[in-house]
Amino acid sequence: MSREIRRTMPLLSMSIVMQLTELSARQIRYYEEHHLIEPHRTEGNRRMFSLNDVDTLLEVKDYLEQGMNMAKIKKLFAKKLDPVATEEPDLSDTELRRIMREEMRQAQRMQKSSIRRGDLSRFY
Amino acid sequence: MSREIRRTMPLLSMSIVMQLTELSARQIRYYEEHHLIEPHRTEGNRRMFSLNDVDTLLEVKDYLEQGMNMAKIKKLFAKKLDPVATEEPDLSDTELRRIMREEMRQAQRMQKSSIRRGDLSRFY
DNA sequence: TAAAGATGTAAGGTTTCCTAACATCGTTTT
DNA sequence: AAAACGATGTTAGGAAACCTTACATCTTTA
Repeated sequence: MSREIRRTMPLLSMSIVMQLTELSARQIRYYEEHHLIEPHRTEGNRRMFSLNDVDTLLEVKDYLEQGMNMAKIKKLFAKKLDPVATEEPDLSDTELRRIMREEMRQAQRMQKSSIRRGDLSRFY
Repeated sequence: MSREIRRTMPLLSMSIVMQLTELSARQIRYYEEHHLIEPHRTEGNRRMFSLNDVDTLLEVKDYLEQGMNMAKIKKLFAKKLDPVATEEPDLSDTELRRIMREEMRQAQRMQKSSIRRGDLSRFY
């Protein structure tokens, strides 16, 4: 079983993801609506989340707590997945540098709170 | 978050544990009845399994497929947890050697089938 | 052949999750 | 300032997943 499969395996139900991320069901569904995650569905249409999804949700949460909005977060994520194709002509250089700064600050805060990316990564 | 906590964290619902182990709900509950696992319960009384639990279930499955019965499996597990306190006077030496042999064979088969202890251990 | 062991199945009830809609409340935009 | 927007809360009605209990079945053991 490859690491990739392990990370993307839909193992987790809504309730535990809520606990792990300290997000409400409403929030999680809203982020899905914006395609930040795309959880698997059971035959009965229930969401099943992967460890990757939890990771992403924790990132989204962090960004939102920094005052970033969905639109920017989406762009940030697009950039991650394909940094070339996303040469945003509508993002000024100063804007970009601001985002980078925020990412840095975010990376620092990673040391502190209860459940964080660093910990979860040890699951897979 | 320690490795121990990660392994014992109740993350998994009945349905995924069924998939991961290829056991029926009936079987899983039966093994719990015999105290081979003791899954956590949610407020609403639903079972939540840890990765340790899945590990144990896969072991139980293996032993049963080898023709061992619950009673012997229980003893085997007791021995694991406390090898001293379980000096079984009612287990003959030949019996013991047979069990050991089975454990060895079981350990070999670990290389083969679809989802196995070796793989799962990489989750935590 | 009866008892015991392991599992299947069915019934009835509860919990968890689903979508859809509307409410709220702070922040932009006009 | 009023309207629009963005993010989240809340509620309602319904469906899926899970629970326990009890009985059925089939195999192995006594």
